[in-house]
Amino acid sequence: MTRRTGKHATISDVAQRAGVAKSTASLSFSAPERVSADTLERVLSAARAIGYAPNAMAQSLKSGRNKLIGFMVSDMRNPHNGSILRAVQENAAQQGFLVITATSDDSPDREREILRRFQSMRIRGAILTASGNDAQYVEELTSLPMTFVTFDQHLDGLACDHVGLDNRLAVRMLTRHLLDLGHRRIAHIAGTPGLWTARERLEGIRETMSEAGLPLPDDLVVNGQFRSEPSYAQALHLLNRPEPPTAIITANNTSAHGALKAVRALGLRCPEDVSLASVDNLPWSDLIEPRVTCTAQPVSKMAAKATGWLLERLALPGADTGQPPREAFMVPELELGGSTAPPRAR
Amino acid sequence: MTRRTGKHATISDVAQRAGVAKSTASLSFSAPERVSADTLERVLSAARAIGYAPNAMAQSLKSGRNKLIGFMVSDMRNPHNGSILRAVQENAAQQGFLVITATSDDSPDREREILRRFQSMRIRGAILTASGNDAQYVEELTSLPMTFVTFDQHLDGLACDHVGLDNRLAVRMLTRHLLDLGHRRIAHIAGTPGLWTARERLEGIRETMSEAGLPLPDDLVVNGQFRSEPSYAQALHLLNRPEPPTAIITANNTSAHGALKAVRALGLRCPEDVSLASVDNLPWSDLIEPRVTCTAQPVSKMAAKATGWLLERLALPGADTGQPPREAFMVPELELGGSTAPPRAR
DNA sequence: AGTAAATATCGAACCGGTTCGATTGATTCG
DNA sequence: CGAATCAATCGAACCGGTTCGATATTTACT
Repeated sequence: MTRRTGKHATISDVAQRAGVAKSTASLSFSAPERVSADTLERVLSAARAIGYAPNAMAQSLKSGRNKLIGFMVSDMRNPHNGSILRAVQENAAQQGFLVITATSDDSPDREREILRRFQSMRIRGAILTASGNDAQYVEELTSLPMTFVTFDQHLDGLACDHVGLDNRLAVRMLTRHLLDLGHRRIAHIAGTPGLWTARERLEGIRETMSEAGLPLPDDLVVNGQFRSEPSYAQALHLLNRPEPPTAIITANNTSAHGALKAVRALGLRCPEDVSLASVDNLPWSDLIEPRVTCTAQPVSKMAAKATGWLLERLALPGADTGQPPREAFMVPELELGGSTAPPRAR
Repeated sequence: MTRRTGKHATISDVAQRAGVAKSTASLSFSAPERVSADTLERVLSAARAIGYAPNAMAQSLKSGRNKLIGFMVSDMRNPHNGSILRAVQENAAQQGFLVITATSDDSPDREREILRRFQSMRIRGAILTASGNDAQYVEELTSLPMTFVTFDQHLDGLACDHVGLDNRLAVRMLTRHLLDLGHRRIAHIAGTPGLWTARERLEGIRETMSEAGLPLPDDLVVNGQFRSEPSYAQALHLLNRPEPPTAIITANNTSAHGALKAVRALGLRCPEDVSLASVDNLPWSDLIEPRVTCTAQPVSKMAAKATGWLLERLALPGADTGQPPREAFMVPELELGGSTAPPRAR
């Protein structure tokens, strides 16, 4: 009867029960080959009998390293992030790591607080989707004794690995697709200014338009803040113009959500009245009519790479120094939906 | 210049810099009133100067308790769980706790492995959406020196707090709604057999039908496993019957997803040909035509209650014993959508 | 047989905090 | 003035592991 009284068995308990010194008991787990077969057997069965599980905090205290990684993200409700987290957890688990997650809700203060806690917990590495981007923010991160891998949001000036989408390529695919269909007046509901992905996606569109000899007028670029409500409002404005765009590219899935709602609210039809294309999949997009043309991210692969890189660095003796920062800009997949079609003849 | 060399400042560093014993430095943080104003000032400024953050693992080792809670869930991709996690994190953070998340993917083996790691990490409490339900499973959980709060899935025989939906009420609302519309032949795409929510939801429907003097024939109850693909397949079967149901109630949002896809795949219209109602919201349901009538869970409130109860128990001196288990069955909200209408006259 | 090398085990120190009893110096009071 | 009280600080032990040098026992070799 392995009855528990709330207390945990310690290695001393195991040692005592097996009649050996605690150092020997310790060796039995960490280097079984250094212990006689007989002793090993006694220790292991003693451990089993009292339900011994090593105290990871004690181990970490001694070794200075633990099996925890941090995962900080701005919004856990976006299923995109749920998918990432899932893949991160899976890859971490394979190497015996647990994942501490935290949501910043886009608040730099909260983010600071979270990082402070991470530091206290002696988390040596974290994957983060940053919500800031100024020099001071980067400076703060640099000063922390922690190895980061940035995900999605690249941080200029931070010497750490980065895994993200090839954002320019993603919007280029969307833009080219719309241009090929015959669109000339394309609007963009952009992401939060200052954030890297927002900038890259905007620039990618501008680039592609420019190569085609077309302008991307300033008044057709609006700020949807990567959120649904602002994007809804901005889409309303765009579509109510005397000369509305014939197509809209949204910066991410929540923006697309807002834009599509606006199209419907105005009684317009998509794609007949306006085409819609977006970076990122919409959750359960196969039920949404029309299905929105988008560039999908290889989320699992990206999360696996980010986790792999992070754990690789954590395994190195001299922390993360030595190896230069690596960058992976993954190739998105264009998923054509019914939301894009040639513009209506005027 | 607070330059970091990768190493962490310790309380001894602080003490040395402030010219006091490390016990005094410790007191300065834990009981500032027991230290002279002058000393306090010196210690605090020394701490600030070298960027001291207490080593939580050392603190935990000594005190036997840490500021971590576990959160184990079967699938992190369902945004429903993302919302829960977000709320749990927020409530935990308010009391200085971090959340370790893990995904079981419905595998009992993985779940066991996760709990083992939790135990090693000396996590004293966890919120869990269990994926098992047999006696052995419950026995295993009971034997762990950990306080649980079950979420969604109630576990019979496990003496712990539970927060979940009033499942019977939820399906009663849906069933009554359909009955009031005139439906008589109602099918149910049920959840994984053995799971509590699946059973409760099924029984709730049976109950309500029975009160109305109507049968719920066995062949109209199928197993959708709480997943989209099986639900899709089962819905196809149901609707291809010679005498198809005029309405379907699905056990959760992913099931509704599959069912709605099936309706479309068959070229049927919802609600004209068949009505659809579901427990749980569909993500971005406002874009899905027709909007599925459902019972929405007060997710934030539920997560807040679960976290509150857990932390409350963890704060008690004698672990969780003493207070009897509590149960909260929250009242869902019926959200009417376009997916339900009176049955077509035959 | 005698010594060297290999094997198995042990004891003690250490990781970075907290806590408690002891010590010191200042203050109060009979 | 000397004893008792109190405030401030200190040193040492402890939490549960790991690790390393020391010790005891066995095996190998000349």
